[in-house]
Amino acid sequence: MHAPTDPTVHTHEATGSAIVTRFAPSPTGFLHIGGARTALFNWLFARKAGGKYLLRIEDTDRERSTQPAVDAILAGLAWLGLEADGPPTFQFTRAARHQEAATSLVASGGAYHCYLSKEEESALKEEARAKGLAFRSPWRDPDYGTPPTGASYVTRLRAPSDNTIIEVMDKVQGRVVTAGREIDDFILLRSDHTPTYMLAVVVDDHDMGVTHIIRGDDHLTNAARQSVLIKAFGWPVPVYAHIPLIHGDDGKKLSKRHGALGVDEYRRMGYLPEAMRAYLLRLGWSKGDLDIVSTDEALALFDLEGLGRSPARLDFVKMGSVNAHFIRLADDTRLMELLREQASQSGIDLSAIPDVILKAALPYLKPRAQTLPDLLDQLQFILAKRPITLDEKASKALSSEAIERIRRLRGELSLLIVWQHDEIKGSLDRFAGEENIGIGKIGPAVRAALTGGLAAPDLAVTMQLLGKQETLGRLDDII
RNA sequence: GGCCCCUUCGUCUAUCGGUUAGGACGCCUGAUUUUCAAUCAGGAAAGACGGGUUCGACUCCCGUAGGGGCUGCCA
Repeated sequence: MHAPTDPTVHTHEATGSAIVTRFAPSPTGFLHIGGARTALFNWLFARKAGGKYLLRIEDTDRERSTQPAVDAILAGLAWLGLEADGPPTFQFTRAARHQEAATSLVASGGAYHCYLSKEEESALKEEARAKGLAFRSPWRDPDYGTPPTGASYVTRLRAPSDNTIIEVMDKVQGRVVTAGREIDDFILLRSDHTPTYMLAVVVDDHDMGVTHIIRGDDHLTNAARQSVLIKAFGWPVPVYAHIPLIHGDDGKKLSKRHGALGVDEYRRMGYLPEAMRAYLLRLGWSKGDLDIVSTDEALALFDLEGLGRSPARLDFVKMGSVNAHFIRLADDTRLMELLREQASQSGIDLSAIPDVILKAALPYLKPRAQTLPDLLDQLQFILAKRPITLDEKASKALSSEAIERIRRLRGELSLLIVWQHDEIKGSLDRFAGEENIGIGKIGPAVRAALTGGLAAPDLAVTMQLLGKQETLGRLDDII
């Protein structure tokens, strides 16, 4: 796993090597919307460049990592269609490699064993903080003393001297400089010799050949620490792009109340994965005036330059309109299947609607829906059982005069042989002509009789979808 | 406390020193109309604040305010 390293090469950008990105969530909870966006950016960037997008599960915290969380993350990514190139790496399985790396760093002087007790350590930390300095352990000095026999120790990075300038070139944030005095002697190996996050990311990113790291800007200051470690190993520093975190609609940190939900929740709410991708893409990335960008387009257009520097707020209203856009584009057969799934999940019985009717209805229903549940709502007029329950407005529309007209219209309709939209429409128009009225005079009443006030498409379409028998039956019920 | 990042219509954003500051969602008005919508035509709506630099700043610099992050034997 030890890749040969050219010491003259400092960043992957300079090498022009094939691009490798990664998404590295820790399995301590579901895959939330921010993580999904980070994964999307990494996926797009790698795929556009013909490189690789890898997945790594950062499970070095054994206390907080759970299998259900791993499953949720994997399921969420699969739903979003963000397949990794290769199986996920589980960080914990690489602990031996991390220990080996730390040991080599101790040998080369980049790290050291620290025998401070917890009490001594917190006292020194307090002291350093009061002075405005980063924590350094006295054990960094090789001549500090002889280690107490049998005492436990942690392995720490030997941070650079105070006046060293650590420079991180970030594709989003620009050049970020940190003084050496800001870098603490952070822990590489805990007293039980398990690796910490700081060590594990650096070693794994190197071993996995990661060239570009796109991640949340909560890691921006970590990038300085990590680059010190990377240089201590003599490895090339990856290209960084630290993207601002997503905020809630009040500009505050994203919380459950704001929609910091698992992506499975969005699925349950009836959003389409391609809509999620398009919405998430535009949260922090732009290209001129482009608004809704399909995944195919994004695969051709995505770049690091388009990443924004300020945090974006989650807006369910906009998300709804993006979803509406993709519902209109969605294939009817696929939509039908999704709808049946959605229905069974929310306890709605769609079995009364055969596939042919459902599929025929979709083109008329799609333009007025934002989510799958919206579509389900619009199917209610078909599901309604005779006799139809009339809401207040509907019963008002059914004056005695209107009912007389419906009686005559029913006669006309019953003569129709072909029960298709055009024929029904023709019959309706003919009837209006005969009665010497506009369709507006009879339409609301017919609609009321047919739907009881539920939303439904154009009358002729509604009748076609209901079928001749059901249509005439519903009319009979009010005559 | 220290250090770092951010700040254009309500929201997502364009602008990379010279624009009537553009687009999208939402909102308002009108048209259409057989329900709910959809659609079409208009409209209102922004450079956090204060200093500089410059012939000229949304754009560059400094400060203030607000928001966020790191400062863990969490990631």
